[in-house]
Amino acid sequence: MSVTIKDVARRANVSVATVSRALNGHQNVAEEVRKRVLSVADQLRYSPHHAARSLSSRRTQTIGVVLPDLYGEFFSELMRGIDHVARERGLHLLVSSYHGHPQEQGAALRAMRGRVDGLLLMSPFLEGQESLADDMPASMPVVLMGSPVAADGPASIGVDNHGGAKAMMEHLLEAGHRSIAFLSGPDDNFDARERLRGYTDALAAAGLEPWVFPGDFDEASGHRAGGALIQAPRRPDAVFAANDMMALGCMFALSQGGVRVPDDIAIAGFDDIPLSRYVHPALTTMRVEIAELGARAIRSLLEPGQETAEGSRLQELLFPELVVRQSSRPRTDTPAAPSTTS
Amino acid sequence: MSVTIKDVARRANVSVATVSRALNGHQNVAEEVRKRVLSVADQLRYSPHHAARSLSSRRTQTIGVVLPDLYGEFFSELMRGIDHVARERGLHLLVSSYHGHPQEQGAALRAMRGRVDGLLLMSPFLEGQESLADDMPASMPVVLMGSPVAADGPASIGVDNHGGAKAMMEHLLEAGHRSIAFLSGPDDNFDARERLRGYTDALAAAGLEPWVFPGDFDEASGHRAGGALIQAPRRPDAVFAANDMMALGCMFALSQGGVRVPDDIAIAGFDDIPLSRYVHPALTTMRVEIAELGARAIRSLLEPGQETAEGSRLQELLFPELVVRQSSRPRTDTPAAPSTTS
DNA sequence: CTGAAAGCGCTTACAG
DNA sequence: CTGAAAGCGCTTACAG
Repeated sequence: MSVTIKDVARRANVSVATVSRALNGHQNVAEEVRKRVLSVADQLRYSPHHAARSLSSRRTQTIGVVLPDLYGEFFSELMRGIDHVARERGLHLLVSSYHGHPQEQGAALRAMRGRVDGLLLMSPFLEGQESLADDMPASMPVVLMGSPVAADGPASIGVDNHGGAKAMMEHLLEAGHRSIAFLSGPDDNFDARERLRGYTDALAAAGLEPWVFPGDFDEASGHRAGGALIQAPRRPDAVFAANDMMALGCMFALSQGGVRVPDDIAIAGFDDIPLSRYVHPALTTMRVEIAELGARAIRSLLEPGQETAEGSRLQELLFPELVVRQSSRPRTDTPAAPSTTS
Repeated sequence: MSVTIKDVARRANVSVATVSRALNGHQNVAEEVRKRVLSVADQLRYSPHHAARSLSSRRTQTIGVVLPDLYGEFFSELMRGIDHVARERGLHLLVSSYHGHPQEQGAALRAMRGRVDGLLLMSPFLEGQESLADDMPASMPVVLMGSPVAADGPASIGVDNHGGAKAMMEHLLEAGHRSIAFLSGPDDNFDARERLRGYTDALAAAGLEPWVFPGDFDEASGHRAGGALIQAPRRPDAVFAANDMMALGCMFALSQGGVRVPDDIAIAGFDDIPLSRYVHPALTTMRVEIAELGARAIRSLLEPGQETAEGSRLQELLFPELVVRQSSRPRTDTPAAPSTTS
């Protein structure tokens, strides 16, 4: 079998307690003994057994990350931010996705008991948030990311989706657009609802009528909405999609249908995923620092005093930034001649 | 504190052994007792302590995934494939990236001891593969992904990069291109070397001269190469980049410099990341089923008999598929009139 | 500074 | 079918 602390102790002629202390950098070990233990451990290629260590020390050196999904640019960016900080602190990451099924979230959370020291959870569903507390391992520090929060709930860090959507609407209105359609996200999704609210609030302030197409955040639904727009008897001046993926899908459908962006219809998204910079025309969007969201979440989880105890329920908010690209050039542009490129 | 197996035992009026058996679905528990235990466990919201369970059972229900990085479309896709299978089997994923630093790979591997039942490792470096065995936790099943393999090394699953690059070259040659430049990947990277080898082999077979630009797989290096091409006294007919990100960067630089793709220069990449379908013009590439690579790797790790023992060292190979898009339209196309779209 | 021993929360032969 | 007990590999008061 594998080499254990006993093997090291025997070989170094000390007790396992001393080996443990030496390896963990405790001060009360004679310098000479420490060196001997370390060298023996090295020779034997000893590596402490994690489960044993965490069972007795009650610490796992691991942070659990529970997400709706692992797939796509958004989660990839989020993980990058979390991973960066985890690595700095020498922590491991146990990731678990519940694949968009809110029902499986509880199981994922419960499975974290005894595996992690703290939990990062993204739970963007509007329904079923009450039961969340029940599934949370007892007395486990937790920070919510981009999730609806109760006043007495856990610490939380999110994006100002409402303010961001309003800022985008102001940009579109300033560019002279009056008829602005919105591609909404999933009904049950918190971010989606907040963005929709920003849209309707801005329109109401301008005395204009909302015009909403249903969507579910993925490219295909944006593509469908684009197809519907092409068929529609009248067309909007601009389309604001609740996220970039839908904006891209919509833009794709429009260009396939011979509708020019931004000359015929301006398009804007939300998130600023890497793709948005590359498409043609480049997409105007609200930049969300997704990696930063993850980094801030894990840092605040690790902060001292950040226990599940009541009291200092901090709720941070990240403010997205307007990024104007070609897809929303003002209408006053010289109309383009028919393009000869495909 | 948290509720333990003892609490359940006491409340259900049985021994902890019986609770353990009931919870683990062993057959030798009276039906009535089983029901009682399960119901008590449920009432108490009991969830087994993972470290304790794995210390005594010697199983962790967790697979370790050690990657060069967590960031970007490639790893996101890979994780998706792995996660899908893991979830099917009720396994957790402990992910660890060594951030492109081969030196840190050893530490990442050693830290897996006692945390995982098996290991998925991507180690695309040509140097330092010998020491890999030393860092591997003793008698731990492991499957290598996209890594150079020794004949007596662990099981491995990879992509036929050499064959894929040759296939792409044949496509470009058939399209009538004679002067074909190559944007290479990092010198120390196994995939990059294999693709380069496919390029040079195909050229040699056609009696043509190689023309290689250095790169490191990221978009910026492709952009630099594109800039160099624009300045060059003569230009190639086509550019074959060792991966899509570089191809995209190159294409971007060319279009900024007024060089038309594919009319002036054809471009091709490798990987078929999602972005490649969206850019303008869409990128010709070799499709690698990245998620499938991950899925196959974890499945083969989980296969019975897949121990570290010698013998059945299976080495699977995935064959990439040629995807021809606009960026490599044959030269015989009607030359496009100057475009009026930006 | 060091060691013997208890204990972390489970699982699993071993008896019955 | 069930229980008492050993044991998994560590850490950490408690003595000395």
